[in-house]
Amino acid sequence: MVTLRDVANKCGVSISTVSRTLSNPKSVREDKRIKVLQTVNELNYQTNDIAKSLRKGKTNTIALIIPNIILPVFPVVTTGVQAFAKEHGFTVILSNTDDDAEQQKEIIEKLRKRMVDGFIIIPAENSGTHLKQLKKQNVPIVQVLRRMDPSIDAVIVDNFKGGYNATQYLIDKGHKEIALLNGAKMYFYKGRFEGYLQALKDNNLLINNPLIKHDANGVDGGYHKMQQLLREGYHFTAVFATSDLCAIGAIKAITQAGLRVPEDISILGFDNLDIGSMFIPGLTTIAHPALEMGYSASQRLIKIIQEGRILEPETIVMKTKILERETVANKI
Amino acid sequence: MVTLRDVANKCGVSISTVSRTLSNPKSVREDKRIKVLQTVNELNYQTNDIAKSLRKGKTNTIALIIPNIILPVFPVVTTGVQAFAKEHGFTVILSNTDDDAEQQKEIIEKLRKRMVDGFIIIPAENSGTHLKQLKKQNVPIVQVLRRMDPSIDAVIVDNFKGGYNATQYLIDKGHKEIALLNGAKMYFYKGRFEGYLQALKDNNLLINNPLIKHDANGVDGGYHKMQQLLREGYHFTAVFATSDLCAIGAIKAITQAGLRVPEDISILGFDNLDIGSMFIPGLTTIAHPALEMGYSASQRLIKIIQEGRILEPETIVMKTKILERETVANKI
DNA sequence: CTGAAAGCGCTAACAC
DNA sequence: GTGTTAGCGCTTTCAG
Repeated sequence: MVTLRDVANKCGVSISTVSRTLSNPKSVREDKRIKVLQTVNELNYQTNDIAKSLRKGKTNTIALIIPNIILPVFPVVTTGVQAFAKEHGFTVILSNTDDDAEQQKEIIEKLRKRMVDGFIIIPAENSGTHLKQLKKQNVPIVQVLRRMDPSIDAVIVDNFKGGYNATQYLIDKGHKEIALLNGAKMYFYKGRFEGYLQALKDNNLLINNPLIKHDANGVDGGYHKMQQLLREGYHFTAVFATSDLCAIGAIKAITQAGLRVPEDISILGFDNLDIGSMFIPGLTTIAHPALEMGYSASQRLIKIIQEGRILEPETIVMKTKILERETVANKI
Repeated sequence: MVTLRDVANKCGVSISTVSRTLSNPKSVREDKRIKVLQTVNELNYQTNDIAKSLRKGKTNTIALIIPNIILPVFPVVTTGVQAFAKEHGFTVILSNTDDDAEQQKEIIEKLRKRMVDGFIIIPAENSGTHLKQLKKQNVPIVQVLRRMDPSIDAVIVDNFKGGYNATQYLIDKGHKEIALLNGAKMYFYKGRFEGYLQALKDNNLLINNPLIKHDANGVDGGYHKMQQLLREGYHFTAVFATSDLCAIGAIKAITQAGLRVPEDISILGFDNLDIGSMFIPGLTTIAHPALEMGYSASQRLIKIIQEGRILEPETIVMKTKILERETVANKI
């Protein structure tokens, strides 16, 4: 490995002159500067960022902690995070927790030892207390997608409003009996569910419990809960699925039962995953600005790191919007 | 930040004693060991891995370089890589190149400065020469999914055989006119294409050029090329799409044209992405062991790193297999 | 402008 | 067993 010393020796100058040439060229006399730069090229000198990090006390690295990398929302958030980080010279280390608080804790500790400058995290369920500890130690940290601890910066979406608007949209299309397929009892599903309830109430529609199914997680969950709904035989003309994956499972169950989407049953998803547009019919959904959320979280974190002090925690709430495709029929 | 020195001072021992207690406890007398360990806890001392890396000359970090993180194959490979790395105490840094050789080069240089111990790479197209340079500098590196340089370790799949078996499978089901929807002119698509040609030849079937469409990339590519095929009106009963995404686009075009899969046209994909199983009908496909490939690449790289010397380059070729679902009809 | 020197936090000889 | 010491490669005072 070529070091500053090697360059210095070869040029007959001191290490500090080489260092200066690289970090602040104007502070070095021209003839030396040229010679140094030339030697740097000749020897193909590359900075050792580990040494630099040790010396400077910062690594220009941020950690992005996500539940897993297979579920399609997370790579989108990741892309957003990386985009901003890259523009500002930060490297991002990605790790996944399998949505397990214990693993999350281990990962965070490991990365702290590696001296990452800050964390962006999609917190595992029930990992609130551990996050609070980090915050106490003044570790820069931003939550994204899920806000487990309101006293820590966060970039989220108004799930309640999203659920409310989704339901209102179905109602506006003339649907009166709207089933709900909700994900596991998690932070954001809860908000979407409550939005659904409120919209029904505000429109003086009956809340029909048999039409509400929880724990419809992912494609499989949506599929099975939809089958159950169909088997039970209560009447409904539309389904609000609180995730796109769930919606896709529901469509599968409906199609297999010999019914048509949207002619017999309308489906509305949530998330706007890429795959929603790959289906026939294209999935109508509530678009979640996952890319922007990642970008924005990255922006916020890097700001905190660069200010070098604790800022007043801030929650950025992004807007959802309805993306109309072909799975919702107009009943009016 | 709490350092070894802080612990040492508080215990009244030397820094080295604390260091030893942590790395090789038996080499320290019991009373001191206990006291040190207790103080470590009390002060919540955490190793500074940056300092350790600088001193030891290795970071226990590997870089995984992929074209992008949104396309569903890559997260699967990533999961495999992380699994093995984690078991062996390595952290993985993930970066994407957008399949651009220039970006790839930049990223690699940046990560080398960070002193990663090695690279696993899904090389961008035409990035062969740069890889060779790395190899020359004795940087541990393993290619996965794509082998741009045969002189560097690689974990790949026999794409030729995969394409051959795919086509043979359709022939065995009684199909004689088999269209091909091939991805961009990339390394692995080429192999799949050649396998297709060879299988037709070996079965004395006509190679009908109008039925062969290249550049059918991703869902959109598959969709448009399929539309074109349908418009042109040549007869065929089956389509071999060289990627699942392409197959999904093709199904969309077929369905929109009022035809049925598989009754009117059979479809066979390649990759076995999760989303293939979400559709109705479920996509029959050539399963690509992406998870295992990632795992195996990680294993190989870490072996190279730990041996600390250059091993004879080795190419591990994994097997594909046919995953029968519902998009291929039996014509016999 | 430039060089010498201290030191980031750690490990690993080397003496005792 | 244990402490002292010399660095890993870099940046950054501090003198000159």
